Amino acid sequence: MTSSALSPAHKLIQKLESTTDLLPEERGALLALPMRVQEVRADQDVVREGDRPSHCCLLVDGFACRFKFTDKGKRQIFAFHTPGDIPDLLSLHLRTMDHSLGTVTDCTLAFIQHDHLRELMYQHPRLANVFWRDTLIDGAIFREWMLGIGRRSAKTRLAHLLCEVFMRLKAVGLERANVVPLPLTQNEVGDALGLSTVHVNRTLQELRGEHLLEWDAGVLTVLDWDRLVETAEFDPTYLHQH
Amino acid sequence: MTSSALSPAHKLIQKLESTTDLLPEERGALLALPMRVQEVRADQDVVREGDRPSHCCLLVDGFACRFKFTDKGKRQIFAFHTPGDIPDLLSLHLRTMDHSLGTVTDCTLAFIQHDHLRELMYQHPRLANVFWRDTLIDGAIFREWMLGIGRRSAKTRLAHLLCEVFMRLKAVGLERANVVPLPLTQNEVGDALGLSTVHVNRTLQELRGEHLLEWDAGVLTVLDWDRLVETAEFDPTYLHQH
DNA sequence: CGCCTATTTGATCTGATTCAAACAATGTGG
DNA sequence: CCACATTGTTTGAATCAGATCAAATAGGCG
Repeated sequence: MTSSALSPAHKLIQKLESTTDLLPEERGALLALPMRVQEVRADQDVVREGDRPSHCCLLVDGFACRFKFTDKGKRQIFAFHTPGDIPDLLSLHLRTMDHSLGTVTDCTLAFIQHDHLRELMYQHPRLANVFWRDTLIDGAIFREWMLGIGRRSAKTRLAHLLCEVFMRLKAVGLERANVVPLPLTQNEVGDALGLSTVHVNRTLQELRGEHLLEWDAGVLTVLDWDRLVETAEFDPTYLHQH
Repeated sequence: MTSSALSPAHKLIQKLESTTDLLPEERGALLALPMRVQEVRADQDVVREGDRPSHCCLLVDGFACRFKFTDKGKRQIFAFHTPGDIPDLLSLHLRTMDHSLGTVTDCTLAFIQHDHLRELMYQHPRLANVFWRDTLIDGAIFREWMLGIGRRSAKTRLAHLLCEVFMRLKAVGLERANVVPLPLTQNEVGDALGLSTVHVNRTLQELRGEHLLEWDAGVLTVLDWDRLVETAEFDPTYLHQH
């Protein structure tokens, strides 16, 4: 559980301000957004491929992921989501979900009606651009993962994922002394990297063996950021934080 | 060459209308958009990783692709673009390019100032949503490619790419009797699928051997769409055409 | 304690890569 | 119009990164 005292809307604001600036009135409008908060247990689907949602879902606490299955039953995870994210913001403009959103851990979610989001953006056109930008960063991360899955070795790929998650968690204030919560199973990491669980395990042992990181009980500790970045070929430009 | 008599703006309109409806005044505003048309030879970079463009680029004629290199010099192609696309629309909200855009064939490009696009969207908020939606479909295609590269066999992956390109070209009127222009090298296809050129070649021979398609001299002929779709596990939902 | 889930280890197999070379098609300059 | 350079396709053989299969171990929890 990645608990915190912030309200749902505050989490969203913090996340958005990790990549853009907001005006006071925009912050106010976000705080006034009606939301229905709900707790969801781990490993539950929140939105499914084929659904036609009329609301989006703000992740307040916990970890979530988006994924899709092959006809042959193999899963690819497209993204891991952390507090402050709206993982299914795209449903605002894409009628039918082409993939699913599920919880990784127990989560607190806040559902926001499409209508309310549309009204918000109508009143605050700059916010529309902020959200658009957010979905573009989402896409930038897809590209980076694609590059990794298609062209990088297992070791580089895994190191890269860990660098990315670390930076993103840091940006929303979930890092403390090179430690971040990372409650993923090796199986989930494999589904994200296009690797088998077994191979994730062995690759992880390499990274541990080189004293780049520790990762136990859902907690990731970065021991040597510079060398981790190096073996990951990690350049954070694509995260478009500023 | 995928020539045609349509003006740059008409190409754009046709493309947008393959996935949404436009109002007459929106069509008019698009036609009034100032553009600087330019011819570019094959294999040239149009926008490079690290650039901070002040204009976007409408592909009027020819094929283009977006890509990025690994530190070890391996290329991953993220997308192929066909006439009517604005491949770098994302530069409107992402200051720094995190990947490159290049021509595959000789191309006709039409450059549009960011300022003009912003003004257009300010005057026609619905168009902003249309363009946003377009970048979301871009992202949906990334996800599908990721699923393929991460979890599908070479054969399925290649068949899937060909299905996708075929449908997209059809949507912008470039298909005739199951034939579409496809002026890609096997090397480029490999860089898109995360495969070596050699393996693309052998896989292609399988598809040809099963009489699913022909592909010569930059022309793709689909011989058996249904069986191609089947071996590709192709479900076009993710293209969000309607 | 016993159950369930996640991690780890070992052995074997395979889809795809790599390297190397032949072949085909197209274009270019003399 | 031919020699030859260039780029793309095809073929063969050897190799390897990572998958698969199977089983042991470890941790948490009711």
